[in-house]
Amino acid sequence: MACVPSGVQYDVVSNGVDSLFQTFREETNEIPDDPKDWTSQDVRQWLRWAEDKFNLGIQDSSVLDQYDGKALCRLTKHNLCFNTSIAIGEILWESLQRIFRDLDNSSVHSPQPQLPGPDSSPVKSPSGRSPSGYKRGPKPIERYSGKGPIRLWQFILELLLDEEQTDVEWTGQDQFEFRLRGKENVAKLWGECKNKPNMNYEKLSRGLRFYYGKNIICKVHGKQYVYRFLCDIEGILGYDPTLCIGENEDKPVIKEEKENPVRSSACREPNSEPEPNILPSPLDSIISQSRSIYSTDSFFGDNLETIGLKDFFFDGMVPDPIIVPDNDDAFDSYNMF
DNA sequence: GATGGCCTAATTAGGACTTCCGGTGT
DNA sequence: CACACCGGAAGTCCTAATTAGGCCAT
Repeated sequence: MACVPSGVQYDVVSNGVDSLFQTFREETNEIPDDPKDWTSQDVRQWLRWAEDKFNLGIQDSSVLDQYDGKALCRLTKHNLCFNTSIAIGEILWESLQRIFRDLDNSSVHSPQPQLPGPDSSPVKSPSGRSPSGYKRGPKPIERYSGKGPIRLWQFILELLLDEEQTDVEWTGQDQFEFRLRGKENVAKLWGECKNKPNMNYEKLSRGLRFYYGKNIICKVHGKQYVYRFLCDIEGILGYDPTLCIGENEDKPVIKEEKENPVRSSACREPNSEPEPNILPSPLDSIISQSRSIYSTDSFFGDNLETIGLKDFFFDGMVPDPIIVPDNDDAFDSYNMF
């Protein structure tokens, strides 16, 4: 299935923020130049400025309100998106980058916005050092990259999105309902994937049953080999893959882009050329889901740890209002995830 | 020599299955 | 009766976290 989510130009956000930012210093001249020196009040003022300029819809009770400058500087772009939304995070990130550029009076060495991933690092000052000066900081976000164990539900989702295979298919009858047409073949593939040559459908289905209690997948009663994803697949992928059934050449409707063009841009690598005709790996989008889980009344609710998503983002992403340098305790309270 | 920082290896804990099996429903 | 499906229990594999020990600089 040739589902082709179209990208939104990253530089639209970047340029927009950049031009509007010219008013920031004029309107908030009492805020220290260096964000790491900001108090939580300064951070709130910055947020209000951004709210006014971009009509972001940041809630008054935004978790970012609790951050001081040091905490803010420790955030990655993904953290910002995570604590707000993709669109808001993108804009706030750009705003922060602009502040650093101004601080250094040079755009050459300014850090480039980055998507979360193994190479992600906290916001850095133009000097390349962490602006907070901390040796420690949030661990880079772990993003599925083909290394490490893949989960069964991820494996099935990959198969569903692989137009070459026919062993698993969307039924099209209910949302994210799928049928294991070639159950033994799927099991064989799964066994190959996990180096378990004795894998069969009976064992694979046992693995699927473990997902019942975790609200990841459920069985469709009365239909043989038919299961249904309970998780927000549309949220994970950024589009509804089932809309592509029988419409191989049609582009899927991208929910986020339809609602907010800027928001979807974060699903792509910033500064990269548009990548038409490339279907994003569903695993690449798991980070996006982790964001929505916290920022919305997601289906998963607070049951995040049960579905394995914790593997794809780091503990420190969760708001960390009280920052104590070189103190692990600030993160420990979130390790429960 | 004492101390602290850094690195590495060993150990431990926990998650995600895998395997087996007895039971139920169709 | 056959098969799909369910879920308990024990085991395996893997990863991450923790701990211990060695080395080096101050």
